[in-house]
Amino acid sequence: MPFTLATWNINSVRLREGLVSRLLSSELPDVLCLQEIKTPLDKFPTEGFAALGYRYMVARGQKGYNGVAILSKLPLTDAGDRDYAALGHARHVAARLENGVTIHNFYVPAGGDIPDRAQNVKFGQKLDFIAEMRDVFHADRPEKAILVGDLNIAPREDDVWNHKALLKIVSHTPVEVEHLGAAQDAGKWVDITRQDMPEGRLYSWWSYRSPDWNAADKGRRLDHIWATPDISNAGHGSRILRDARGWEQPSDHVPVFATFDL
DNA sequence: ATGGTAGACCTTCTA
Repeated sequence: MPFTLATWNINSVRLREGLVSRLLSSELPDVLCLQEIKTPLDKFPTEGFAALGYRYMVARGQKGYNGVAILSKLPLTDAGDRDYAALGHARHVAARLENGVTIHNFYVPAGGDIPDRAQNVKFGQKLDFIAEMRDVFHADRPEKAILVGDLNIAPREDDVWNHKALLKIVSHTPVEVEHLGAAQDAGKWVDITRQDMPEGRLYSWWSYRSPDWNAADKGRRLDHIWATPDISNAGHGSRILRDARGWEQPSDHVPVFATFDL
């Protein structure tokens, strides 16, 4: 049974409940993974999404910051979470579908502005978070798994608007790309978006600070969909909903989609 | 090299 999955950093699910409903109504993904819900779960707007058929949710929330949720039309069970880098933040949650597939939803720390852990503790925390992902994948050897989320790293030259200009900008520095690559290798994760669209520039985020985001098009691909090799061949139909960046009062990220025939 | 915008929340932190 094929299912379509989407991932979206929503930057406050309470402020943008209407945008999430618009996406669910128009695109009909079976599963939607959200990051930066920025709310405790007792204030999460579950009723509106349930009315659209998304009756299942596995989530972790906190007040004001971070928070991840997996909304689904298909039955889900909670598969736990991990406090990566011991930050005490709600940045990871996992859920299991009835077909045995495990979905990991990640919100990797942005890492601050200065790409040096001696001057910027947030950058060190970001590297530590990703190093722990590597260690966990090495120990656990994930199978039948999908990993999605805002990984806050654009790994390839064609994942950013200007590779050379961004080499010292957090999200595209060589040390971050190296860390993310080690985590990906440790779990043998296949980048499904690039499996489907191997050529050309792809972006999922455009800064709020850049005026005229569409014409300037200074984007980065920070949001990812990965799968383990045992199911990677089932992945297809990837796309990035660039239009969502132009919706009224948008998130700075747009939804990324993939379908799995499983 | 700098500053630019957005969201949550209690005045500043985070992105």
